Amino acid sequence: MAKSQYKTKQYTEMLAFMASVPGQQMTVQEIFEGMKNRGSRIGMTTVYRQLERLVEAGEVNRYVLDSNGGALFEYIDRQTNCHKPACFHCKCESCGRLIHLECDEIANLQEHMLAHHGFSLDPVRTVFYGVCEECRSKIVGIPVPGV
Amino acid sequence: MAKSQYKTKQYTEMLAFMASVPGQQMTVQEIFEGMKNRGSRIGMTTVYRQLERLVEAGEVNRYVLDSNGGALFEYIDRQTNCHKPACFHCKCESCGRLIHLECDEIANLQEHMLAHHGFSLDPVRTVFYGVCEECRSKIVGIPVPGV
DNA sequence: TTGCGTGCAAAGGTTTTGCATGGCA
DNA sequence: TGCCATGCAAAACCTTTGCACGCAA
Repeated sequence: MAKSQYKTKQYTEMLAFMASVPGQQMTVQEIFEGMKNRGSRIGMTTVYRQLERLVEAGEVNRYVLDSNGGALFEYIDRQTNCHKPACFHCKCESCGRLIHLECDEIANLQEHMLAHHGFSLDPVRTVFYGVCEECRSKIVGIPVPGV
Repeated sequence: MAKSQYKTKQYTEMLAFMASVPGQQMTVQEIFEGMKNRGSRIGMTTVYRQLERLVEAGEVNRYVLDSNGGALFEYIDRQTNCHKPACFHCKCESCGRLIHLECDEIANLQEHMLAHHGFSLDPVRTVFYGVCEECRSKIVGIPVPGV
């Protein structure tokens, strides 16, 4: 699993940058600029290539929410609160926010899927689509004719 | 919400084409070529624009699985077996297949999310990531050294 | 006739690839 | 020294937009 990889300055700085904002989803562009602002010189291509490795190594999650706008990447802190199986990622289709929820309920679903359908669900990579509480209250408040 | 829309030849043929392969996920490219093979003359741009309308009208589902490769579109047969809330869409991260599962278990999750987190889950749009039974047996069966 | 739909071409954006150079071990 | 990593530029993609023409109502 651990393929030989050099610990280059770019790799170190990038991992440090990602780890400094755990639980925050960023586009490649944002990572690129964020590192620049911290004084790290890195090329866009390298950001892509390092992200690929970090995702494969399980240190970073990749979310694809829209085909345009690009993917989102998020550092996973294995030791603290994220990456736990009890972590939901919910995307509100109304306001577009990506929300973290923590709840053990998903374990039930996970067990059920495995036992009854043989499907090993990975909650960390799954994004649940729907409408968040805030938006729902807005929508409910106004009786929409159609939809 | 029902905006005036002309019933053009392209609209009619496209809806007919999509409806002829219910439950099948296709890229824009595949729809474009599929229609061409059936003798429908349609432009790529029109495919995009009609898809946009069909998705908004709830006749077609849109899935974004990877940022490259493009989105997938699928006709929803409201009267028969699909689009039911009990329909799971599972993406196997090993073989890449998109699998349909039907199960009422998701209703439990839906209720829980709404009651405890105020999040109105839309199972039809949600894609569950994980590993399918077939791939799991391969992985478990053979102790892979690397990878 | 009115106004939306169509389709070509061009632009916009993200992601990948080729290749010479640079850096880690 | 050997080999991988880097980064620039260019290519490859998917998707959207502008605009003149065509077609439905």
